[in-house]
Amino acid sequence: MTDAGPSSRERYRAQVRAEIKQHAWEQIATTGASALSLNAIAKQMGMSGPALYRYCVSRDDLITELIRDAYRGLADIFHATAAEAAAGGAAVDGEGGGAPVAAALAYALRRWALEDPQRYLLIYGTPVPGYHAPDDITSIAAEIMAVLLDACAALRPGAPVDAFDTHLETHRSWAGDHPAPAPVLHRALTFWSRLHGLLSLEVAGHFTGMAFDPALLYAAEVDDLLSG
Amino acid sequence: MTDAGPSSRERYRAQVRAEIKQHAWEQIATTGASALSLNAIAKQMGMSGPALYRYCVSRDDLITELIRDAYRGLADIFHATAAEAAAGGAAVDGEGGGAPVAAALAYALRRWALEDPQRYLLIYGTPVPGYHAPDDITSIAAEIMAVLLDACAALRPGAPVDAFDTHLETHRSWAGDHPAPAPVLHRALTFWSRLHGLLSLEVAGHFTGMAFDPALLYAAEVDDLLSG
DNA sequence: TGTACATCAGTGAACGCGCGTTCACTGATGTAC
DNA sequence: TGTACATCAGTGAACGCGCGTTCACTGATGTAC
Repeated sequence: MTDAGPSSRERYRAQVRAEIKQHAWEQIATTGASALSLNAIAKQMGMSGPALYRYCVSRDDLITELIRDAYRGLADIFHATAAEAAAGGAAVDGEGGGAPVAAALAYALRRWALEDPQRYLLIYGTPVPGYHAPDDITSIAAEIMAVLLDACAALRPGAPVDAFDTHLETHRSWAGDHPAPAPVLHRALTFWSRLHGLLSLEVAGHFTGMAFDPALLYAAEVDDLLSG
Repeated sequence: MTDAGPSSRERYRAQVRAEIKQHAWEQIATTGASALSLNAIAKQMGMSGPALYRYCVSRDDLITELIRDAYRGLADIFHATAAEAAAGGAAVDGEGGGAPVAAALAYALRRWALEDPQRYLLIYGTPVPGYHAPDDITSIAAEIMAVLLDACAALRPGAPVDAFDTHLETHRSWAGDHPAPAPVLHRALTFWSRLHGLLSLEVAGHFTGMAFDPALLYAAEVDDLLSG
């Protein structure tokens, strides 16, 4: 007798697990990750607190899973965006066909960050002191970096080689076995940190009260990154 | 009879208040701001919890005061650094005489951020959802921005005027009555966000495990900001 | 198809914890005559 | 200088809260003969 897929109990479990995560995300979106409470989630679902322990190992474990999902989601978006942009890219909103993959990634990143600011902050915001991400999460982060490295390698060369490029020649283990030369690695780091600087300030509300449009500042920074 | 300064009771109060803040900072440095607890501070000081209410209005009030002190401290450092660098600047470590004020500010910022990462994150990290800083704190932030604007105005002009510069012409209220032209405002924003991007990634530990030296990446970014 | 059994989702009570905060009170310190 | 009084720092008990987590138990659901 062949296995006819998951049993109904298994399907039910998966569904409840998904519902727990959904409520967890809603809670994170409103009160931030540090205030995430299993009891509160249970209450929202109309269950008693202990019931969640059928589905969660612990609160910390749930948070780790949310972090993993966030990384996974961003990595998937990066892969998809890179594929689309490489295949033509006319569909990328606001960017004409032929725009570099790097630009498409930059705007995809911003869309993803603003879609759920607390999700962005869960990954890139203030870390819980003492928390250390498990290896599989680190490797998803590396996956994201790899996509970015590919995109940066496809850009035409920018500034001349500097001291940090030279330093990177001998300190590039974090890039795994990616074949990009040091200036490309440098550019990917710059790309990442500049965009993160803007997004984290925006998402943390440091631009509110300032009258300008953050989207335009972001666009200016992206342009600079592509040509610099 | 002229008032011979604060009474001994007043001096005592000021001293205890300072001690409370000191323990608060220590606690923030180790467990982060969200875990700051009045009871824990009291215990560290060998007092009972309620005793602190002689000196603090509430926990939230204490946190606000710490945020204010952090901003104040950074603003003071910015003022001092700008004055020193303008007066000669040979004393600024690692920078030869005549280096632009902006560079001195950049390195002062990094020193300040790394000196107490959690203090940096208290200001620039993930905000407590719903928290809104009182006006006097906003105005210290504006003070910091003003020093940065002065420094950017003193740099030789960089890239040609772009779309965001034009946008800033009509969206510059946040710069108060600072006389700098729009491209200078743009540059100050870029300065701020790029350095913040690097510092927040470094401080949040996103560079640990990557083999390169964050100080060199920071220096490269500062160089680019000065010449770009 | 029907019955017996095993599995397992969910409950309510309980434990121990730490939190912010209030209150009535004690005892030391500074002040005024 | 000495005494009477007012000020005020600090205490311990208490309140109410919510948290994560465990445990023994009930009752529904799926499974095997």
